Formats: sequence, C-alpha cells, structure tokens
Amino acid sequence: MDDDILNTIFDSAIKNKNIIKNRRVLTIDYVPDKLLFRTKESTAIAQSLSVILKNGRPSNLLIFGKPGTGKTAVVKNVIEHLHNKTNQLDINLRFPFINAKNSNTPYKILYEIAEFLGINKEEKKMQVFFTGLSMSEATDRILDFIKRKSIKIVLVIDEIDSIVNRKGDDILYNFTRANERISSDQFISLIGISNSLTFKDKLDPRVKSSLSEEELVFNPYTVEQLKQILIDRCKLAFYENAIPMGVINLCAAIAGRETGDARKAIDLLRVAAEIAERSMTKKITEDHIRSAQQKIDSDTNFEILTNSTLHTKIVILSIIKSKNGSTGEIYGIYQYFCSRLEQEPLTQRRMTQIVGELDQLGLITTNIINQGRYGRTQRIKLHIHISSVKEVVKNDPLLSSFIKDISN
DNA sequence: ACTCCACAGGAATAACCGGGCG
DNA sequence: CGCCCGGTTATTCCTGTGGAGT
Repeated sequence: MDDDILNTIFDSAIKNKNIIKNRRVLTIDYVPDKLLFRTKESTAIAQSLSVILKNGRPSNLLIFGKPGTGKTAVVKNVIEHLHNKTNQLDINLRFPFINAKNSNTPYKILYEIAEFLGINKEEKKMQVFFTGLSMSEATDRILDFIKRKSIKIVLVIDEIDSIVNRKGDDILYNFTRANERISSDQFISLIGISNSLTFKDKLDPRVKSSLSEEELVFNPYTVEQLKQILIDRCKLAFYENAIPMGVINLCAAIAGRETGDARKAIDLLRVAAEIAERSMTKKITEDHIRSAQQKIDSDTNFEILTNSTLHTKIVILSIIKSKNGSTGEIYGIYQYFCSRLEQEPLTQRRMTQIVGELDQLGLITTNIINQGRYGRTQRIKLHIHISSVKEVVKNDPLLSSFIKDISN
C-alpha cells in the first residue's frame, strides 16, 4: 500500500518531464551568455577593463545597484570574455572573485585570494595559511607572489559593503595602495560590487577616492524588461508550451511591483515550476505562480518571525489580538501578555519603534489616523497570514500556550 | 477659533552585548 | 582574564500635530 504510493511518486517523477528542461538555468548562480538590457553597463565595464589589452592598468571600479539588477552577472560575463582574450594574447591576468558576505573576515578574504591564485602550491614559507599569519604578512606574501610571477590582477569583491561595516577598510586600503609597491607591468585593480547606494559614505576617505575612480549604477529592471528576461530564460529552462505568456506576464508584474528584482522573478518561476511538476500537470498556470509566491512569502515571513526576539513576537501577538489596532490598545494587550509571561514590558516608545521595524519588514501595515478629539494614533494591521504566526508560536516553547489566544 | 486628546517620532542618553586585544 | 570599543537595544524626555468637540 505504502509501496504503491511511493512508486507512483517516483514513477511520475520519471515520466513527468514535461515542464523543466534545464533546472540549472533557474538557479541563482547561473550566468546567461548575453544579458538583456545591460549592454550599456557591460560596455562601460569592458571599456574600462580594455586598457589591460593595451598593457595599461584599469581604474578601480565601484558598482552600485539594488539586489537582482544583474551586477554580479554582468561583471562575471565581461570578465569571462576578457579572460578569453587575455589567454589568446598571453597576458597573465587573474581575476579572483570573492564574495565578501561568505568570507566575512578580512583575513578570510586574503586567504581566498591566495587560494585562488594558487599560492599554496608554492614553497611552504611563501604560502598563506588558513590561519596563523598576521594580516600584513599575508598581504606581503600575496604581493610578493604577484611580483615574482608578474601577474596582473583584477580583484572582484562582491557585496563589498559587508566588509566595510566590519572594520575591513584596511584590506581595501592595502589593495588600492598595493600598486605603489609593485612594478609597472603588474597591477592590482579592484572592482567592488555593492548593494547599498550609501555605502560610499561609510568608507574611509583615503580608500574612497582611490576605490571609486570610476563608478557605475545599475538601475532596477522595468516590468517590461523583466518580462523579456523571463521569456529568454524560459526558452532554456522549460519545454515548449509548458509556460503560457500570461504566466510570464504575471511573474514579471509581481517582481516588478516590488523592486524590479530579476532574481526574485526567476525564483518565482522556479518554485512555481516545482509546484507544477509535483501536481503532475503539463503546464505552469497562474495559480502555480500565486502559490509559489505564497510559499516564498510565508517561508521568508516564517524565517523573520522565528529569528525575532521574544518581545517582537509578543507585539505581533498583541496586534493579532487587538480589535482596532491603535497603539494604546496594542500596548495594553502587550503589557497583559508580558505579565502572563512574567516579563518586564518594554516602554511604549520602544514598542512603537518595534512596530515601525515590523512595518519595514512588511509583516504589518501601519496608517496614521487622526481622530480629532480622540487623538492621533496608528492603525496597525497584520499584513501576513495568521497561519505563519501560529506556526512560529507553536514552535516557541515560551509562547506555545498563547496559541489559543489568537485562534479566534 | 481654540482646546486638547493620544499618540508620533526625534534627540540624548544609558544599558547591554559580542568581539578583539594586550 | 579584564578591558575597551563599536554597535544595538531600550529608556527618558521631549516637541509636534490634525481635527472632533466645544
């Protein structure tokens, strides 16, 4: 009996290959051959780097743009082409691609660079070890290696903003100044990719000027552009006729409404396709997209909620429990909940701050309303489905007894 | 026209917390 | 180990405000 169920699942997984042709195309790190609507940016980067082919040193480059605007993909793409050219011309160019978010300490970044360059195949006293060297020694060894092998380097640091926050200016400073320490036919050029537009202000002024010799801003895609991108991607990812036009339109509209995030649009498509496959249909429908969005949303909401603090959760519960959603009412309920938990309640000021943060995260919506004689307050409403909150409450040992409080 | 509710939300400041360093 | 430092969290105190009620 159970065997039968399992067999049907597996059988249909084998048989039902009507939708996804190439799953890899829909993953995050897939870089398409040609990037739509980014020719301007591509050429800008290519031009800046092309001086390498004329034996020059390219300017350091700083790239800004919201997530999912194709920054990383464009850079990878340009560099790949450039690499082909330099190989033909016998130019010894290397381009370490470091994601600063993954290697979050400055030393780890040095180590990754060293790994990439293959320094650790060298003699022992020239290696950069996983640990044990001082920052300056590691930098020296890398520079030394570059000098001996006369390598030209274009160092790409993705999500560069995350190391600046964490006291990582020094490493950037060292690298931007490194050119002074090596001879003229070698160089280190830096391409920094940042999600935050304000990141430049946080930089040490010494680094700022040299790092941003050139700048490039990636604007979000429009809905129409997203649509084209999706059409393009669908041709590779899905079998013919598996995905109607209307579905693509919906997908683009959903992603465009928020931030013009192409990654999100493609994510949406992938999850929808998975849902469709599981339900054993031959086509992806608009309903699949909608349930995919729901799944993605509730997953992220669940993530946010489980990771938030106890008091934030209590505030959410108070919002659910409240009738008209005014600050005063919610604070009252909140205090009551705190007393039941034998928790010292936070001040109302702090609670309004938390409410503001939740609003930012999109878990709730707030509206300031004036009630004249009866003052001025917010109308706070839950913006997500109660079921995801329930799920979180159930899993929280302290709060699990509150599940019945929000059940009606 | 004036009052005054019920907060919003800014500024200053204190408490706390995790990581680096001698 | 204690100490310091930067960042976050929370408190205190505060000024500002749109419009129903009078």
